[in-house]
Amino acid sequence: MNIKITFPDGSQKEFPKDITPLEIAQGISKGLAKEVVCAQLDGKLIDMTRPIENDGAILFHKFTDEKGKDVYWHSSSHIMAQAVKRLFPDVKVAIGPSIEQGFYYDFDKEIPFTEEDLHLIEEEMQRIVDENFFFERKVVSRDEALELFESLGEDYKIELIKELPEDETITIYVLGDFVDLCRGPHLQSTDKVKFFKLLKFSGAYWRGDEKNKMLQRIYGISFPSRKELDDYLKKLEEAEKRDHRKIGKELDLFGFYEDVGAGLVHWHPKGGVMRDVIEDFWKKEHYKAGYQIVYTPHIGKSILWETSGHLDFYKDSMYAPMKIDEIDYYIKPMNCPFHIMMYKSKLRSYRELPYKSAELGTVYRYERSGALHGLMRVRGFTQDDAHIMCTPDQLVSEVVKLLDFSLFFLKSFGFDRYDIFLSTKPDKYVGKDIDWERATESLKEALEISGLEYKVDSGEGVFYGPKIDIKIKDALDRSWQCTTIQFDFNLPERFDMTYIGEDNEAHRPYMIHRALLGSLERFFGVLIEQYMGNFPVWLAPVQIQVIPISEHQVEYAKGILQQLRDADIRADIDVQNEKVGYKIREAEKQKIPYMIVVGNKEIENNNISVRRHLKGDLGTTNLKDFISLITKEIKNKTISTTD
RNA sequence: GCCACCAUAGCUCAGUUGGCAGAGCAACUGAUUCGUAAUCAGUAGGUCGUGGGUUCAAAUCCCGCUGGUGGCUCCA
Repeated sequence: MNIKITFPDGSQKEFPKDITPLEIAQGISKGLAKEVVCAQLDGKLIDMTRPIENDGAILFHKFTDEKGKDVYWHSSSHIMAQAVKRLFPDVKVAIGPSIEQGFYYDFDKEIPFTEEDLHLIEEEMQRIVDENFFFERKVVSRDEALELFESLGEDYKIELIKELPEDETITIYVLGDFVDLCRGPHLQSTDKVKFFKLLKFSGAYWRGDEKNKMLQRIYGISFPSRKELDDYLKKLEEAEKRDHRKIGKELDLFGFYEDVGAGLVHWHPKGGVMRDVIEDFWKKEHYKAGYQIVYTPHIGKSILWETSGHLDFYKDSMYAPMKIDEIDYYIKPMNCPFHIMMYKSKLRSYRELPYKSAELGTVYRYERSGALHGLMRVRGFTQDDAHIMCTPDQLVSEVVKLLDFSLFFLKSFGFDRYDIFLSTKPDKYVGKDIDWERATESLKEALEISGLEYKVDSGEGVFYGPKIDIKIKDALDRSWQCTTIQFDFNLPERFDMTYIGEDNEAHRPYMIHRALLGSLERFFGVLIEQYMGNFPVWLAPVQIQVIPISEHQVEYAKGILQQLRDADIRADIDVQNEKVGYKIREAEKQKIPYMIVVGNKEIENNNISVRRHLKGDLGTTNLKDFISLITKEIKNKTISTTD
C-alpha cells in the first residue's frame, strides 16, 4: 500500500506506507538527510525515524531554523540528563526543555553541583555521544508509564504523568540506559550533537514556584559545528566586554556604595552630564508635543496610597512608612497619584483634554536583593513618566501619537529595531470585562493605524488595564524593555476623576500611564551596552580632548579649549607631563570621540590636527571648520559609525 | 527572598598544607619637552568587606551580617 506525501513546493510523490522521513530525505539528497534534524508532518513535529502511516504534507527542519534548534537542544538536554544520571544515580530528573539559547535540565540533587561536576558531566556527555545511542520513541499506557517511573523513583515524572490529560498519548524516549518521559520529537541519535558546552548552574524552583522545592539547574548549549560553538562563546565574551557595569567603572559614569545601600545609583559627573543631555532633549520634545512638565513630592500620606489602591495591590514593593506628626507617609513607588491630584485641583472641561502631565519622577520600589542588577534593576529610579487624561474618543489617536513619539525617541538614541507586545487581561484584574475589551481593542487599533507589527501577550497586562510594551534590540540582539503604555481603569474610578463634557455633565476621563525610555537608569545601562561606551558625540560626556604635544603648546591649546567651550562643546585638555602617545592612549581608553592634537606645526600654520576615536588621525583642519562640523554632528545626533 | 559562587592597595589580580601581606597599572616626586594607543627613576599606599568563633598563630578554617556575580521568582 502506498501513501501520498506533499512537499513544501507543492509537488507530490507516492511512498510505501511506513516509510520514515529519514528515508524520504535520503531519497532527496544525502546532504539533506545528514543535516535535517526533524520533520513536520501536517504541522506536527515528528522524529526522523517515525514511520508515516497516512498521506500528508511533509517539511524538514534543519538546525538553521527555529524548530530545528528546538529539537536539537531538547535532545542535548536529554543527553545531559543521561550523563548526570550515570554520574549521580541518586539524582531525580525534573524537566529539561530547550530555551531561546540552548537548553537546561532541572535535577533534584541533595548536594548542589560544583564547577568540577560540570566538567565531569561534559566528559560523560561526550562518551554518550560517542556511544551513539538512538533516541527510541515508545508509546506507553498511563499505567505502564506510572509503573516505569515509580520503579525508577522518578517522582517528578510521576507528577507530570498524573497531570497529563486523559486522552494524551504518553511517550517515552529510551536512550540506551536512560529513559525519559517526553513528547519529543528528538534527533535520531546522540552522535548528531557534535559540539556542546555546559555554561552555568543555579537553583531553580520546581515549576517556577518559590513555594516548591529548589532544584539544581544546569544550562548548556550545543551546535552541529565547532565554528558555531566558538562564535557563540565569542558572542558571550563580547557581551561581557559591553557590560555596562564594567564600562561604567572604566569611564567613571556611575557607582553604588555599600554604605548607601544596594540598588541605589549615584550618577558620577561623567554620567551626570549625559543624563543632563538626555533630560534636556526629553523636556524640549515634551513641550513640543503638548505636555506640561511637573515636579511632585517624593512622599505622600498613607491616605493617598489607600485611595490609589497601592497599599492593597502594591504594598510588597513599597518601603515601610515613616511617621511625621503621627501620620504615616510612604515614599512613592509611582508618580501617578500626584499627577491625579493636580488634575483634580480644578474642574476640567472636555475642551482642555487631553491633559498631559509629564515628569522625570524618581520612585523607590523594594526589589528583592537577588533581583538587583547594575543599572538595569535598581531600588530607586527615575521614570520618564507621563499621564494622559483624555475622553474615550481621544484614546486611539493619543496612543497613536504615543507610539510615534516613543519610536522617535528610541531612534534618536540609535535604536531602530524593536519588538512590540500587546498585553491583555490577566487573571487578577479590576474593572469591567466590557471596558477591558474596549480598551484592548483601542490599543490594537492604534497599533494597526501606526502600521506596527506586534505580538499579543495573553494575560500579561497589569491588573488595572491592558498595555503596550516596546522592547528594543541592542547591537547584540538582546531585548530590553523600555517603553510601556498602560491603560488604567482603576485610578480614575478610585480618585473619582471627572471632566465636564459637551452635555454639561460630569464624565470619567480615560487615563494612560506611559514611560518612553522606561527609567533613565535602565535606559542609560542599555545605552552603554549598545555603544560599548563609544557614545555618539551628542551624548559623549567629553566630546573633545585637546592634547598639546609638550608643555610649550599648552597656552595655545588652552586657547583652543576655550573656543570649543564657547561653542558649547564639552571639551577637556590633557596637560600631563607625558608624551602624545600616552595622552592619546588615555583619551582612546576614555572613548572620547575627538582629539585635537597641537604641536609647533599647528601653531605655525594656525590649524589643528584631528584624531577620531577608534579611527585614528584625520589630518589637519582649521578650528572654525571643525567647530561647525562638530556642532552639526551634535545637533543632528549623528550616530557614530566607529563601532 | 531562594540556590551556588565571590569580596586582598584607587583599578586588575597573585598569595602553597593556617606561619612576617605581594605585582602591574593609577597616584605622588624628580628627570625628560617628546608628533598619533604606555619615557625613565624614585616615593607613598592595606583593620585582607564587616562582626564573632576555632587556634600558640587566620587573608587562609567555621558561623552571622553587608555588598556583588550567575540563575530562580519578580519587573521600569
